[in-house]
Amino acid sequence: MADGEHALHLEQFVPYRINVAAVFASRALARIYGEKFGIGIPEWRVIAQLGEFGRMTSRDIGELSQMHKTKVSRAVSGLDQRGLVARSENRADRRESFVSLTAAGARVYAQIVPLALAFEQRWTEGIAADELRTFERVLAVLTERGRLLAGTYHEEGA
Amino acid sequence: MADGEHALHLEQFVPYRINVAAVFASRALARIYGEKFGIGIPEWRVIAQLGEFGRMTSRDIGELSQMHKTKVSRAVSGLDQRGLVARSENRADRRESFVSLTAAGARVYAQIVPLALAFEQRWTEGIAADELRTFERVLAVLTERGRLLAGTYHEEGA
DNA sequence: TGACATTAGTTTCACTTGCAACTAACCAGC
DNA sequence: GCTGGTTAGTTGCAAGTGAAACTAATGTCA
Repeated sequence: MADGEHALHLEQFVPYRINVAAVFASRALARIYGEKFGIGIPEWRVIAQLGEFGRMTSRDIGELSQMHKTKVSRAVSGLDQRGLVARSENRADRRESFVSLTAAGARVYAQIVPLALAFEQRWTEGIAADELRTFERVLAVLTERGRLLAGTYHEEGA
Repeated sequence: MADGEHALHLEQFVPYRINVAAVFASRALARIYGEKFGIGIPEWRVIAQLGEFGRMTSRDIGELSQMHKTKVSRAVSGLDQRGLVARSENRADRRESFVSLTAAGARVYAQIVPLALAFEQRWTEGIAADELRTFERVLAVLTERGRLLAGTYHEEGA
C-alpha cells in the first residue's frame, strides 16, 4: 500500500454495500410474496408490470423489469400454469404473444401492491424526505452509469 | 385502486431500483475480477477480508462479508486449491482453522485493490461529495433496517 | 420470389446457490 | 469423565440462473 493510495475496506466499499442492502430488501420482499402467495421475485415483477401496463409481450416485460428473457419466459410459464396470467396470440406477429393478468392474477396483484408499498414505507420510515430524494437521485445516476460500466446486456437481481 | 392509495410503479419502487443498481455493479466488478484473475465475487470477498484483516477463520470471514458459511467454505476451498490462500490449524480449537493469503494471494489482492477502488471512483465520479455522503448514510440505515425486516439469517449477494 | 439476417420465445446445459443433514470438535453440568 | 447441547466447517441435493443453441416467424434486399 504505497503513498497516495487508499486502502480498501470492504464494509465501506459502495458496490459491496449496495449489494448487501439489495439482498436484505429482496429477502424481506420475497417473504411477503412467497409466504402469502407462493410467488417469487421474477413472478412478482411480471405481475407488477402487467398490473401497471396491462397487456404486453414477454419482450417488453423483460425490457421494463430488467430481466433476462429466459427468466421472463419461465416466470410467465409458471404464472400461466397457475392461472394468474393468460397468453393471447398476436395475429400481426405470430412470434410473440401478449400476456395479461387473468381475474385471479389481478386479485393477487391488488393484494400484493399494498403490502409492497407498506414494506417500502416501513423500510424508509423516518428518513428525511429530502435525504430520501437525494438518495434516489444518486441511485438513479449509479444505476445508469452501472449499466454502461457493466456492458451491454440485460439482466436481473430481484 | 381506491382513494388514498398510491399506485405501484415498479421503476420507482426503491427495493427494485436498489436491486437493479446492485446487479449492474456486481456485473461490472465481476468483469474486473473475473476476466483478469478468474475470480468470482465470493472469492473476491474472501481475499478482500484477508487482505484487510490478515489471518482469520471462515466463520469470521462469513460474518464480516455477509456470506453464508457454505459459500465461504467453497470460496476458501477454491482459493486454497489455486494456492491463493492457505489454511492452518488452530491447535486451541481444532474445529476451526485460520485462513490467510499466500504470497501469490497477496499479489492478487494488491493488484485488485486499485482496480476496485478505481471502479468505485469511476462509478461515483461527478456526484457531489455531500450527496454521496447522504447516499451512504441512507444506505446504511436501509441496510440495517433491511437486516431486521429480512429476518435473522446471514447471507449474500455480491 | 428467394436467400439471408433478425427477432420472440423456449429449451438444454453447466454452474451457483442455500438449505438441511452431517462430521468432528468443544463445552456445559452433573 | 460421561451425556447432551453447541459450534465450525463440509457435503448432498434440489432449485434457480444465464449463455448458447434452437425453433418459428418476420424483415430485408436483390
